[in-house]
Amino acid sequence: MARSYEQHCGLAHALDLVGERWTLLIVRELLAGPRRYTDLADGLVSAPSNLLATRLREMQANGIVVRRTLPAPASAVTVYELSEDGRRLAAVVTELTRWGARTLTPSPEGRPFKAHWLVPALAARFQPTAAAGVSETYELQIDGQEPVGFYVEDGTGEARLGAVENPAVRLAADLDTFMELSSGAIDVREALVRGARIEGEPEALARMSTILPPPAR
Amino acid sequence: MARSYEQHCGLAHALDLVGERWTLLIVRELLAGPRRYTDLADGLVSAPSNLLATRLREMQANGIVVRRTLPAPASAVTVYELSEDGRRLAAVVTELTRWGARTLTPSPEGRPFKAHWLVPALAARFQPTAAAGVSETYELQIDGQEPVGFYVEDGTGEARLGAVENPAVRLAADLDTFMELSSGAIDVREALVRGARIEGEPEALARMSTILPPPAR
DNA sequence: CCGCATCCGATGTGATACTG
DNA sequence: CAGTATCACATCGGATGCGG
Repeated sequence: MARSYEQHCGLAHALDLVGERWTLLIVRELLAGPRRYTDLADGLVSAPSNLLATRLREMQANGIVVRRTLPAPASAVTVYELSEDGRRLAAVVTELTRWGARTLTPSPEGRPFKAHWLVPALAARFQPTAAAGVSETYELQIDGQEPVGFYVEDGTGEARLGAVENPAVRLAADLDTFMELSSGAIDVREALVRGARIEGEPEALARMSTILPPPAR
Repeated sequence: MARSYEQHCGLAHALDLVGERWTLLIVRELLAGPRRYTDLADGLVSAPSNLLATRLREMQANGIVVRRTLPAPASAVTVYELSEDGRRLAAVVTELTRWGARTLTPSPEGRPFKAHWLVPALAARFQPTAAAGVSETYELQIDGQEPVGFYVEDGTGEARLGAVENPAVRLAADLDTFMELSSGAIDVREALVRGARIEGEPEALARMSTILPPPAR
């Protein structure tokens, strides 16, 4: 199968399993929930089809991914999802995302962005201490893509794809505006001028800024 | 320079910087302190020399590693060390190590082990809650290599290379014995039979087992 | 020795095309 | 939709060389 570092070291062994190109990005995709092959290809944007197939095979062999055929009424679709061991990679993805986000330039022109990438991105921003005693939900919609909810419940927080019923804050904006608003580079007034739509009380928006701050520089 | 995923995503950007082969293992080496080129080559065991040189150049260009020439009295040696941004990767390495250690088989025949790999390995084992109110130090020496100290101070913990002055526990053993002792597969009596040397009070050893437990299965 | 650079065969990657 | 097949090319790994 794949090559190995052949070292008795937890890090080396982890990289033997998920260190090859595209593997952790596939994990990122699956952290948003089960996905079918073409959805994965779409979310990975530029991954060659043969590599995706190869990686999915390896990840199944390594017990990270499970392939399942949904017994749908109409047509049977096959989806991939993380195994329990694969889900444990969430902490790894969070730390890498946190580290990378610090030096991620605001928006280098034309780089694609997908809404479900917010799932690990928001997890990386989450500040548990700021969330103590707070229980509410925020909804973010970027570039008109599928909305993402962030559910705060007294010190814990979780991001999930999909619209939220009665969010404390509902924010819709393009990527640049969202990034600059959350970093404090622009204020709410300026964001609205740029076409953002913001619902909810100012206090809730302030809490959200504290609970999901941008990466510290 | 190197290739990029070209995605507006913290994880993808992090992998653009540290996702290539050997890069995170070089970070592991440097987490134990500044090291010279040949020490790195030795600690990486099987990394090709040209790849090491290439990676070190890339990591300098990316601001992860700093190359410094020590103005030594006798001969000027050049060492590599982590920049501040590079040191922030400690959390990433810890999470990957923790994840990988869970499925790292006890000792697949003949795989090399280096004492300084314990620095991230112990950080991955560390349980802050168990360390609350405890302030003491443990010294581990595996396979007769350089000893490693783990310094606990009321809820915080840190591993550093080198012998410890007055440790609460001093443990010397071969790798297998250490792994099986810490996992509970064998007891102290059996470890001693296998040639381990253990100093310190039983209570301190018990605390160490709680503060630095093996990865949960 | 230390700190790399060069060479070369094996392997992995990426773009495109194609099939059940 | 869910992958295979093909192929040019980049990277990797192992060995070796080489000046300071």
